[in-house]
Amino acid sequence: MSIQTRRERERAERERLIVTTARELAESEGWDAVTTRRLAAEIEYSQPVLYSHFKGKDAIMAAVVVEGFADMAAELRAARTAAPDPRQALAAVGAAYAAFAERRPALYDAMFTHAVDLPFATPEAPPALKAAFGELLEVVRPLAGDDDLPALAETFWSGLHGLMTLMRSGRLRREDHDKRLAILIGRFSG
Amino acid sequence: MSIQTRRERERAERERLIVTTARELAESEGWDAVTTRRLAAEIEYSQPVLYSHFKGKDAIMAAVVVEGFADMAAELRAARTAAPDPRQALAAVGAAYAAFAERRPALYDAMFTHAVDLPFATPEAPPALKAAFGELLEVVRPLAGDDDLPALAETFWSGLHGLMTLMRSGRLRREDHDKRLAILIGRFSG
DNA sequence: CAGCTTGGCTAGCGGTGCTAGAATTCGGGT
DNA sequence: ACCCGAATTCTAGCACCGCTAGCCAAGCTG
Repeated sequence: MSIQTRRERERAERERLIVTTARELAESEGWDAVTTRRLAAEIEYSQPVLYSHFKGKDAIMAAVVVEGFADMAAELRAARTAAPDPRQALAAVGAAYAAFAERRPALYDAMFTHAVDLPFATPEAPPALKAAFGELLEVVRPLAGDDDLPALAETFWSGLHGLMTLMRSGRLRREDHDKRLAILIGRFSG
Repeated sequence: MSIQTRRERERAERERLIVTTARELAESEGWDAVTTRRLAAEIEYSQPVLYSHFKGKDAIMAAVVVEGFADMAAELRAARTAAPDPRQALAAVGAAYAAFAERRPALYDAMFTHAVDLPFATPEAPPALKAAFGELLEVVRPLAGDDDLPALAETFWSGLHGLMTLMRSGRLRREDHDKRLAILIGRFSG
């Protein structure tokens, strides 16, 4: 019994090691550097060990993504609750979202651009995902007017996401970022 | 002289064959299917021939992307010029943009998601890119108010791009698409 | 028609995600 | 204390990727 639980604990620790190592490697050298060979070397096990924990590389990325959503949800929540009124809350959340994407680009890409096999806009979505989206819902709620609340939150989110991905991939001039963010927030503050 | 020109013409034709084959293959089976081996087989030449025309696979994708921007620019222009007033023009261009992304997802991804080595928001950008962005500029011009025109066009574009990528990657519920598009256009019509 | 130049091809390099089967470790029974 | 069986890890390899060196043949030039 005790041996069994110890083994399970060690397995769980190793699984966490895989996920955090994958995230750190991606954040420091980009997802291209996260190969199964490289990841195996970093955790000091052989490749097949990864497959005893995860179905494949995509499943490892999915685990990293869930971690990322938990972090993002916390940061958005902090920004929202610290703001004195709904309009400033919207601006604060928008800025926090942009800062997150800028500070952790590899993580952001895994969360929002790479194909990752996770349920998103469904009841089966992981709690961390729902928490992050919940923050967006709450921040637009006081400003919704006649608009459908989920659709409005999704649209605001899309605006932020578009700004960040297009800028980060070189499609938008960096120097106008603040101007664009202000325009977006202004259009959703009315 | 004549032999020289015939050879150049044949070379140019083969280059076009490579680009259109790459595009068709991507549109029918996705970019994952566009490998240099597969593409070489489709055009009925050996792999190294591709490298006598393009520096690498990325350069082939870049050529496809330029084609895509020309198509998109034409469609956006048609939508804009057919509309009777600025507000309806904005809605028409937004709908045309969304339709393009839905109808040609692989092409859209190459244009806006994949990393391609092309100058975008600079004077050196290919004319087709400038034409497409120019349509967005013109359609928001009458509605700009005090906002900076390029920044406003970029922000509207970001909204459309975010809507399409997040929906197509399964992050947004498909059934609310029209609602979200209406909200976005509404927020930029005022 | 011979020689040379141009151009496409075969074959191969180092890398990828993933897996079958050998080898090793380790707990449990005698 | 020892050895056996089961669980787990590792070695080695598959099929594929983008890309390239070097051979070989076709075709123009004198």
